[in-house]
Amino acid sequence: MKKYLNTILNETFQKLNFPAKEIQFDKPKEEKFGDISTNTAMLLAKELKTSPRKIAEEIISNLEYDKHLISKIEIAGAGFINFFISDNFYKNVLKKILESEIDYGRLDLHNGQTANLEWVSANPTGLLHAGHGRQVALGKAIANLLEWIGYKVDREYYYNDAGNQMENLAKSVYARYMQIFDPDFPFADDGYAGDYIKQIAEIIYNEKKDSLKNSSDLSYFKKTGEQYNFELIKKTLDRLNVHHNIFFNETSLYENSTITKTLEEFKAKGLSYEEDGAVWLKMDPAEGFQKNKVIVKTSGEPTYRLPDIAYHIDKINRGYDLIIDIFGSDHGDTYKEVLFGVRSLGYDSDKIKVIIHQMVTFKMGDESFKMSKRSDKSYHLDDLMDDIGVDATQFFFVMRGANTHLDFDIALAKDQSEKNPVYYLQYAHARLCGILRNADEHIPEYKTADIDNLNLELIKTDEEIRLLKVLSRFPEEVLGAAENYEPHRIISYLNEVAENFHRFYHNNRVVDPENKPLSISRLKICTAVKQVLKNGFDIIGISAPERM
RNA sequence: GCGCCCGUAGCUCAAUCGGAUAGAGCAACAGCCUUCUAAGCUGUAGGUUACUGGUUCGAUUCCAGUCGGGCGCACCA
Repeated sequence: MKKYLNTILNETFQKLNFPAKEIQFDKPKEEKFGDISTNTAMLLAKELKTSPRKIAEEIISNLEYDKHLISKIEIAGAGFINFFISDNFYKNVLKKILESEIDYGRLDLHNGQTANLEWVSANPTGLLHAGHGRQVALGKAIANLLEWIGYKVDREYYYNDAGNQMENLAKSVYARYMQIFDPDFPFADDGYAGDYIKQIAEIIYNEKKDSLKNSSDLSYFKKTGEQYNFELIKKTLDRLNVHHNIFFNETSLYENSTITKTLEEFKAKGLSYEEDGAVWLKMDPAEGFQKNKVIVKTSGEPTYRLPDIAYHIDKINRGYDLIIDIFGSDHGDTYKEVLFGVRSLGYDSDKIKVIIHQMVTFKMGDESFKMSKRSDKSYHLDDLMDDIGVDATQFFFVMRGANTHLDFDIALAKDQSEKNPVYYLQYAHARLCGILRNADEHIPEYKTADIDNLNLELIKTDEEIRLLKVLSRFPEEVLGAAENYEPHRIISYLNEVAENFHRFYHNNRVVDPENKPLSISRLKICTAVKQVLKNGFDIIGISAPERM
């Protein structure tokens, strides 16, 4: 529809010798302002030095349009041009939805292109805590959105099984193992205190008994801990139906000498230098960097920056059209250094998009608590799912924009689980299923009724038309959410769908054996609403219950 | 101190590239079940968009400053 308006407006512009402009369309907030509006007359006013309303009038009087599609055009306010779309247009959307089914809303905009989304990427030093949930849920929905606009998406998990964190894990497991023989064996202050470490130690004890006592090589402890933790992490992700198809181990960058090559490139291009026994990366103050950064320590080991830069170059070399990283705000500065490194070596960092989400504060009533992995009283993502349910977890994390702080009162979510906003949407779906079950009994012929021969004249009530109007917007809502990586827009939209459906349901009897043609028409609308809800649920990653 | 993000109804949050009377849910108040699911519907109340100035036809949105909060500021990741 917008495409059509764009075409006829541009034709009119040519006729009037107006400068060619990219025309913006908006959905007016109020119904009385029509279905689509444009501010183009106001933008032209400056260049043409005439009043916006005058320009708008001139445009309208010269505009040639299809009266079957557009029922009315008005000028309002400071010079908005408001288009009223005819009901017939919306009635035909019904056919479109019923024909497209699970594909309604899918766009082939990026067909043939590939995207890589990397997220979660927690090192296997312990379970995912509840705070990770935001990123897990967000990434899951964004990956779905990208697929809905045509990308072939790789879901990637980057981890590091070398490094200090993993050494610490090994030491922690070792200490717990040693405590089996000697309860006084010292446990480091900064070790991982959770009970799971003791369980890993017991597994090792059961297998190896005392044969590893007082050993100096902790690699077995590390390996066992890593496997144990990764199993648990994957199990947690599995509950949320998150499945990465690539697990990228940082160590592989060392093994195939990618890191060495990257370092050589920096040196060869004079972008790094040696000082105090370390290798430093020259950072550009013009880009806001305050000081140079170490990429290789005095010990000869790289800092995280070098492998991270090499890793991103690797992703670029894999040929993706779009590369997305999701980080918490605690990594808000470091990614800029990494992108700077990538760019300075001449790689196109523009195709790398970084999504930063703010932290989550969890409260249990009035008591707030920290998500430290080192504390033995961590609140894990699994605990959260146990407490409020998998769907509510996914929904709650995705229903807000990523760039705002999130206060999460678990006690509230627990106590009022029946009033959780997720139920409003799911209830609409369950209710629709109930209606269709009822129809199966009384008017089974609705299922086989031919879509092309539907009597659209029977669609008359305000509730029906408004519902169809909302349904017609689904594809553009998907596009907007996907292009901005903002799944919460889908939830706002689905709320609108559910709201309009509930109102429709309240005022329009659907299954009426006395009036089968009308019933069939309304049952088709219900089928379409159910389909849109289902498709939306699939994107945000929650289930579509048939009964509640 | 410096950098990034944020400040919207009692609470948690929306508001599309700068658009029209700033919207939802929860909490509060008043109604609606003999009828396809009342986890629903209808209505009422609730706001100087932290504050001050600027840019313009028009600002929650952009700019500057002030106040307040979160996160960073390692030869940890």
